[in-house]
Amino acid sequence: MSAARSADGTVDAPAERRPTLTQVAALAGVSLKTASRALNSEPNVAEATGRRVRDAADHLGYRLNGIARELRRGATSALVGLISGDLTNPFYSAVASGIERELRQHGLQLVTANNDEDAELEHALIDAFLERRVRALLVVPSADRHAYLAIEGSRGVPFVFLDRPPVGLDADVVVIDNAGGARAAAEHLLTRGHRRIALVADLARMVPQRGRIEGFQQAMRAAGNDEWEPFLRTDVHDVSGAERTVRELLALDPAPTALFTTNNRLTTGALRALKEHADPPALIGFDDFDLAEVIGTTVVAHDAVAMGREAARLALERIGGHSGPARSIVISTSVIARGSGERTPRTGD
Amino acid sequence: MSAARSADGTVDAPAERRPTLTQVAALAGVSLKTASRALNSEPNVAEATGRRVRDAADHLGYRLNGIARELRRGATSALVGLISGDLTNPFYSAVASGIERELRQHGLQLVTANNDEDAELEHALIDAFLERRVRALLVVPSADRHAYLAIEGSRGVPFVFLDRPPVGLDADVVVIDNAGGARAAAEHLLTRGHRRIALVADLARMVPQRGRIEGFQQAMRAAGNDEWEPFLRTDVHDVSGAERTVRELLALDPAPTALFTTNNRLTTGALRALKEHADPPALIGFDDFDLAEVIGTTVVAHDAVAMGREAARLALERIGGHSGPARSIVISTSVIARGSGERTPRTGD
DNA sequence: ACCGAGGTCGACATCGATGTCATAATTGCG
DNA sequence: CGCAATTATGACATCGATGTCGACCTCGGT
Repeated sequence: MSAARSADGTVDAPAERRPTLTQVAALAGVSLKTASRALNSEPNVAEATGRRVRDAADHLGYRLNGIARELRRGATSALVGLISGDLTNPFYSAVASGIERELRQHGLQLVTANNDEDAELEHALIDAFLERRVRALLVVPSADRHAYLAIEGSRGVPFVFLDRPPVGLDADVVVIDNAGGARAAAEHLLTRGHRRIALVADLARMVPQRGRIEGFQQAMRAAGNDEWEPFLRTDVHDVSGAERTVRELLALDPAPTALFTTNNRLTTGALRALKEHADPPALIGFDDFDLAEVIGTTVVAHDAVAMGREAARLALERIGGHSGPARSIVISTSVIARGSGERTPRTGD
Repeated sequence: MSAARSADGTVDAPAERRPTLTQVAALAGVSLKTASRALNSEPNVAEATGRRVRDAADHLGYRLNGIARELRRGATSALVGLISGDLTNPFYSAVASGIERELRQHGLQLVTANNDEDAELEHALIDAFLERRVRALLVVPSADRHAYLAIEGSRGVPFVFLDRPPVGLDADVVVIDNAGGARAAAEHLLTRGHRRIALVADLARMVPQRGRIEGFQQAMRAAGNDEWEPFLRTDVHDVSGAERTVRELLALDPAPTALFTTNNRLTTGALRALKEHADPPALIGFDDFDLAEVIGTTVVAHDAVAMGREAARLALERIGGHSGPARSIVISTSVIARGSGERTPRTGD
């Protein structure tokens, strides 16, 4: 009897091992090497032999063992790793999609993992990917330090950082023009006569958020405006937090006449808070989103797919052997006016 | 000189090979096996020896070769593959997220790839994953036939199909109660007095779409309604197509008084078409979305994260040795009323 | 001083493929 | 017909780790 019986009484699968090339060769009556040649369509295999080998392989349901092949061929896979925060965030998934499309054209396969914005998990995932010998590693970092990766980069695994620069490590990076985008948003509101502008930002320890906050501040300073200061709210991290924060802001007296939210999650929260507001403040959100046009939300848009594409290109160049100093690509932003950002303050405000 | 010059004139990276365990062992002055023991914290290694080995490893920047390890340990990785249509679609990314969370608790890593709804690419990706010896393969299929996978399933790589059942293969599957959800949507509209209800559906060849169309038809037949028939539109596949289709429907005379769109993409298109409509028809969309509450869109909701979770569980059980007939899990749906689905036809309509 | 137990460590085979090189069979051509 | 070139094939080493097994050393007990 060959079927084992496990503890819970169910019968285990036959645990039939997958056929190996040796078995295929045996069945076809040829040597291991000849079978290998036939299945890889290498030259110098007689037609009849090739057919016998392929028949044997089909018969056994043989499938090449990619792990063994990779080991023999040089211990480097056709995989490129991406570690990011959370693929359910459309920003990350757009980036991933840009990366994947670019890689596919070069025969590389993207492998993704979420770090859930957790530094420790990020470290573990980077380790796991490096042990799997990915060809390159793209990271939207959450961790605070990456110096421990210095020796890796020098050993031929290219790193590219997206959205947030690495800390303590000199590597290729693709970022958004955060300060510029925020400045443009602030100016957009200032131009329309707003003075009391609220800023709702995510975790201030994250570099992109800092850039957006600083860009906003610069524009305000340049306009000689300091009325916004009581309306600064940072470290708001989720949709419901943003909703609550915006409600609180609007309950103040005097209330702000305009809002700037620094990412798509916060914008969603703000929209919830504004939903049934009779006289809503102006609103500009960083990050474009699918239904912004339908709702009429003015946003600071940027091309996340292009961001992924550029990051993939940097990685591909390094894979192709390019060495040289770390490069930095900045993705530009633009304000798309759709109504919410063009509301003016009530007369007298 | 060691730097090679490749064909296109760029200078190749130093191609410094990664250190192997043998080199670490040599540097530490111990045998290969002892180094292996030390780095895997196996018992029976003298403390001093262990430290010497670890120091040597750090010094060289050694990292274990996971490919070699996997080959030795049994040629099966800790990877589970997911092949789906397009991760930028929030439905797929929610599913992926549910899968990933469940797998992580069991030390498995999800690897995703998009098939771009292309059958040939799907086949190629399945092959690639199987060659990499994934532990299980989850598929949101686009292809028409999967009989060629029968021999695989019998060999110990569990398959789980999501959203769409496999064709010609008996495997575990997790699907949404498409017909039930569509029936509920139709009844929701019928109850509010609508007679001329338009159905805007995606590619009718896809099983979930067929289920939604049929569920809708059933409800209509049960109500003795045939006025909807001139307003049936299928094979609308993208946002702009949906927008155009809905505009055309509303230009008819008589026009439909309600719309049912069978997925999130089509709902987005419909919302664009309805954006500045003075007297919009009622609307229910299949699939919930982030801003539905803000916009006030009634939807047929289902738990996509749970769908991923259940699929992962089925796969984990098979990995754990469970054998037995293919199972099928149905994810239930519910209508969430938010306004757009409760609009009644104009009096006299 | 002897013996057995247990702790340390290393030599060697092994996982499943591919690369190198040698050899046998066949062909080409003067 | 004979010799070189080419084609077809196989034996064996190899990629980088882990598993098996046996050798040696150190103790403690008698």
